[in-house]
Amino acid sequence: MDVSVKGEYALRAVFELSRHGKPEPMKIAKIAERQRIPQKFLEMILAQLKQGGYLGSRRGVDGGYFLARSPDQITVGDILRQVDGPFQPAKRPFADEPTDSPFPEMWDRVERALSCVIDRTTFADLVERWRQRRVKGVPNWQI
Amino acid sequence: MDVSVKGEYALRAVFELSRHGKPEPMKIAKIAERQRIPQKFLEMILAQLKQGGYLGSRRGVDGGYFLARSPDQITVGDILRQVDGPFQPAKRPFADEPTDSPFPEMWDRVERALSCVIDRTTFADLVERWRQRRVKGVPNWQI
DNA sequence: CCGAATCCCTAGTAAAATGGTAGGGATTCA
DNA sequence: TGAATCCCTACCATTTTACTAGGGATTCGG
Repeated sequence: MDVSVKGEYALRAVFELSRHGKPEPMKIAKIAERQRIPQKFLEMILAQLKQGGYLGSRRGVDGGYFLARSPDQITVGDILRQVDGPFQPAKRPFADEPTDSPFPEMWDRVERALSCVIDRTTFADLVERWRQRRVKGVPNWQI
Repeated sequence: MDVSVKGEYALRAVFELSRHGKPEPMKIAKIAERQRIPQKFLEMILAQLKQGGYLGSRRGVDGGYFLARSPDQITVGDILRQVDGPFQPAKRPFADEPTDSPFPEMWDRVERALSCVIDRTTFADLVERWRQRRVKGVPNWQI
C-alpha cells in the first residue's frame, strides 16, 4: 500500500511541464535537473507517458517533451495508472472466490475513495495550488 | 498502489476468527483450510498479528488463536498496517524537498481518503455485511 | 510423567519487482 | 554534415514477495 518512486517521478515530470506552460518543448535533461530525477530513468518514464498519449515529443536541437493535452485534462490518476498500473487488491490467489466474501465490496470502497482524490486532481489544480503557496509565501520563523 | 497477498491473508484470518465468535481458540490448520491460505505462511502472519496485540493464542491439544479484542474494536486499517506497514508516498528520494511542492498535500488527501474506508471498517461490520448477504441469498439465475 | 497436539522460532529460497545504468541508433535542424 | 536531442534494447544489483523446511517449546489428557 504505497506509491513507487517511479510514480512520483512521473508526477513531478508532468508537473514540471504543466508549470512550464509554454508551447515549446522542454528537454529531458532540464526536467531531470529541475526535479532531481536520474536522467536515463526519466527517459523511460517519459516514453511510457508519451505512449499513453499524455505527452508529445520532438527530436533534434530544439527538441524535448511537451504536454499532449492541457493540464486540466490530465489527472494524477491518469499518470499513476499509466506508469504503475491500476490499483488492485491482491487478485491472484482469489480468482475463484466464493461469492459471499465481504472483501470485494470493501476493496471497491477503497478504490472509489482513492479515485475521489487522484481522478479529480488535475495538473492545473496542482499548479494553481503551488502558485497560491508561492504568493502567500512560506513563513520563515528563522529570523 | 496495491495490497499484498499477505495483507489479504491477514484480513481473511481475522475475519474467520471474528465470524467464529466463540471464546475457544481456533487452530491455524482450520483457519488455513477454511480461507485457503498456505499454513506455514499463515503461521508467520498470525504471529505478527499477535505481536501487534490483535490476537492471543494458546498451545497444546486444544490450542489455537483467538481475538484479543472484540471485532468492533479491530479495523481493517489496523490489520493492514500491522502486516504491510503504513501507507507511504515514495518518501525515500524526497526527504530534503523544497517546501513549495504541491505533492505532500496531495498525498495527505489520499491518505485521509483511504483512512475513511479502512480505519472506519471494523470486522464487526464485515461479519454483519457477510451475514446480510447470506440471508438475502445470492440470486442464482442458473435454473 | 509421557506423548501427542499445537503454537513458536529461525533459516532459507525462487521469482518478481524496483530503481536504476550502458551504449548506441534514429531524427531534426542549422 | 554534424551536433543535439529523443529512442530503443539490453543489462544489472538490490529488495520485496510469497512462500517452505525443520525442529523447539508448551500444554494437557491420561
